Amino acid sequence: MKMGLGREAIVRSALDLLNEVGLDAFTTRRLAERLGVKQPAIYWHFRNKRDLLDEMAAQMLKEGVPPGPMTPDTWIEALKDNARSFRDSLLRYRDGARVHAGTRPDASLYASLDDRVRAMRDAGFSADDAVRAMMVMSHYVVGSVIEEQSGADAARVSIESGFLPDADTYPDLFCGISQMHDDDATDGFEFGLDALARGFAASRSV
Amino acid sequence: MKMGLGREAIVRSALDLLNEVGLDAFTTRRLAERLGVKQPAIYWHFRNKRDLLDEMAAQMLKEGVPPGPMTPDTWIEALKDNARSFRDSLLRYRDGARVHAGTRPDASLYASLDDRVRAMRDAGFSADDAVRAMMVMSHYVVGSVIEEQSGADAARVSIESGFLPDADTYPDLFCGISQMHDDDATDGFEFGLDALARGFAASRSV
DNA sequence: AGAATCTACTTATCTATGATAAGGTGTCAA
DNA sequence: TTGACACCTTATCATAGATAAGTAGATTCT
Repeated sequence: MKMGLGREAIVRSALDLLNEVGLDAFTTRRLAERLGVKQPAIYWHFRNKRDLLDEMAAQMLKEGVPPGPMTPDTWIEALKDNARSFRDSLLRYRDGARVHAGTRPDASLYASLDDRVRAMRDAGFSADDAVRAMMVMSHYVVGSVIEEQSGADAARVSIESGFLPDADTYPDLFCGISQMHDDDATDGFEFGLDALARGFAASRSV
Repeated sequence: MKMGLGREAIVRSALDLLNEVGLDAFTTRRLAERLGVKQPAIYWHFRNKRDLLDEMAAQMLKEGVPPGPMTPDTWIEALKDNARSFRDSLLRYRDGARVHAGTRPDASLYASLDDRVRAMRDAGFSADDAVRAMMVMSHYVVGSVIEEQSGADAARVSIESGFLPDADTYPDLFCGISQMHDDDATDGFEFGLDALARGFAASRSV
């Protein structure tokens, strides 16, 4: 029996290719070459490139740490952990956030979402606030990773290129940026995560 | 004297075209046609398409409401207003956030950034926390608008397509999403903005 | 005035890319 | 044996960004 490639094998190979060349150089031809196959073969398994990218994005999330249970008294740490593992999933692949951002929401997300909404309701949130809070988290993660992966991070660019803002012209900005270290992205992310979590907690008690 | 197109005229026309066709259909040929000119003419004024897109992104921000002054006692509202006007700038053009996300940070941003860092330091923040807070805000805005403009918003998709999660299977999620109304994006954005601002204020007093 | 020069284009062309059509080759069921 | 289906190939499009080389008109130099 001669098995074909199979969608999963293609997706796995595609994610490896993505990591090697990045999204802009990620072409169906390069993928086909890596699979030992001609380019149109891809189109037997996937309707178009978007279809393939969608599956890649889904796979990225599947590979990540599955979200732990959220209980009424641990909701705050669970919410943060969830954001962290989402971020890790996107960071694990080059341009992961850009790939993810192009996808439409999948119905498979509903299951775990529902549990978390319930936990937050039990913790005192209204249903729509709970949904909103998780959407806000998701947006923050996507924004952070997109900017981090595109190298658009002002502080990062400044540090890496040695192009710090002039200390005399912009003393405060210089001071703030120069205090940051090499791998500041995670610290910056955690800073925002703390703020969001604290803010959510406060909005509940008001 | 026969004036050429000029970069600004091209950028203005390009932004109009962007609004009409979206980023994916935004091609140098269509832009040239609209300008009454042949395609390679664009390349006399811009090194490549990225160069043009960078200028378009910069223009988007220039057109927006300029950020008001931030004082030590108004920092919290000023921070929020700044995020709002940033968001409005990105929303004003189709795929504005995606266009913006591809750009590198510009040194011209330093000036207004420095003022805001100072105001936040005066309000009790450390310099790096001030810088971080503004970066977090920026990431949140970009993430929110990217998802909003790409139509990836779970609630939005659910509402628009009438494809609500099953009320029996996912009661809490259903309840949360169904309470949202048509133009919920702004409300959701404000919800996150409040949380961030409150969280920043709390991190200062700790 | 006339030649050189520069600006701002045009024409022609290249190389990639996503995508489709049509055809081939094996495997398996009836 | 024959038909059907899965899976892939060959050939081919249309469209994209980009570059090279040429050209008309204005400007400047001599």
